[in-house]
Amino acid sequence: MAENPIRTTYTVDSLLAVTVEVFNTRGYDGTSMEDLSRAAGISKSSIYHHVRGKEELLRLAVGRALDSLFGILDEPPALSGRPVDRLEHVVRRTAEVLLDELPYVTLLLRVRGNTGTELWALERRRDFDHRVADLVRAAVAAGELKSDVEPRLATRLLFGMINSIVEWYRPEAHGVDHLPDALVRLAFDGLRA
Amino acid sequence: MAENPIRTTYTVDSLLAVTVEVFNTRGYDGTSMEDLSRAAGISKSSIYHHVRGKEELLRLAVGRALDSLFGILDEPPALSGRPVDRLEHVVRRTAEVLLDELPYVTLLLRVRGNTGTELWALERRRDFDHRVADLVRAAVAAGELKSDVEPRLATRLLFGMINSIVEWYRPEAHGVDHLPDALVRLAFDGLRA
DNA sequence: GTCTATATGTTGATAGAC
DNA sequence: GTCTATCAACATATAGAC
Repeated sequence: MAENPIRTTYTVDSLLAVTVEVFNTRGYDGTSMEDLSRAAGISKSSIYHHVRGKEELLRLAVGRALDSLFGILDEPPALSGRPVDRLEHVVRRTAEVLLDELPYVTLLLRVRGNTGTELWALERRRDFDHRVADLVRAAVAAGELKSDVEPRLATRLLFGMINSIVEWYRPEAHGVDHLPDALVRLAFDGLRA
Repeated sequence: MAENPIRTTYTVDSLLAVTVEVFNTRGYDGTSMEDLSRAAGISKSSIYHHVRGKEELLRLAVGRALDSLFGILDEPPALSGRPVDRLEHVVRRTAEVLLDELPYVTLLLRVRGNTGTELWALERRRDFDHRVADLVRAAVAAGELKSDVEPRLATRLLFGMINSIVEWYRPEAHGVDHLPDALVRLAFDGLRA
């Protein structure tokens, strides 16, 4: 995608930034090491100096996204208070982290699970979802959320809505600020007037 | 995925059914013609007798999904009545079609856009979304939906929620019947008690 | 930390027999 | 409508010089 013909030396992090853009544009499987070397402006074998191979680049990228997401669950407002308020915090912050780390989270959300790295990423994502589902369950039990939708289903649809942001959001075309708020309003209060 | 060692002769349709399962499991780019021939139980060159190549299989599969989705917009309840009721019909039916044509719609929703076929599929998806966004706009104008969320954004998040069903729904593990209803309730009235 | 050159395997697709 | 055999292109990864 974005070429980088000026830079002549890389760190793992700066190489990763270029890599993730290409992975998101062409798809992980659709990206060759040749594609990466062209986008980075260095040769293929120079890439192998920084990482063991293509799969390690994927692991580093999705690992970064996962660490950011799990960090949310340790933030004080996610740890105490009314379950519904803790849930609202997690939903808003998940949207914010998604926007802050857009390329990395985008890649994470497109992982399907053939290689070991992909299976590992899917499992960590499931862990995250389960921890949020527990929050939904607690809020339902406290009478703060509708009781006629299964917590597991509600959580899945909720994340479907949040995660879909990566499909269309482009930082250069949208104002960030109001999106997490609009999302929280829609999720908790619905479309209807 | 599912092997088919018994069948010895194929039509384009029956070959497509096998193909789509493999595409969804391994990803389109991650699937080789060798993978397809193994799953179908015939040789690679036999596949080329039915279709011109791998990309034609993708085109046939996503075309089927798109035709099913566009069919919804021509159903009578989508054509007349209060905008909010027309919208509710489209939302419920989209979920139903998604479940009925799960593998084909799943593949459609994973298309990202490198080849010509993928770009064509993305454009038709955008058309569909725009037609639903028009419905949302009409319902907002009629005072039937909240006015504080942009119609375009609301449509995107709404489809994010619907489309995410393909990420976790498995026909053998879930009861179909109540899912579209639960989805409509959540989308229109939100999570809050 | 970069490069060129190359090893080795896999890919999509075709030729032509049955 | 199926098959075996084969091709040219491209894949990931390595060797070793600078």
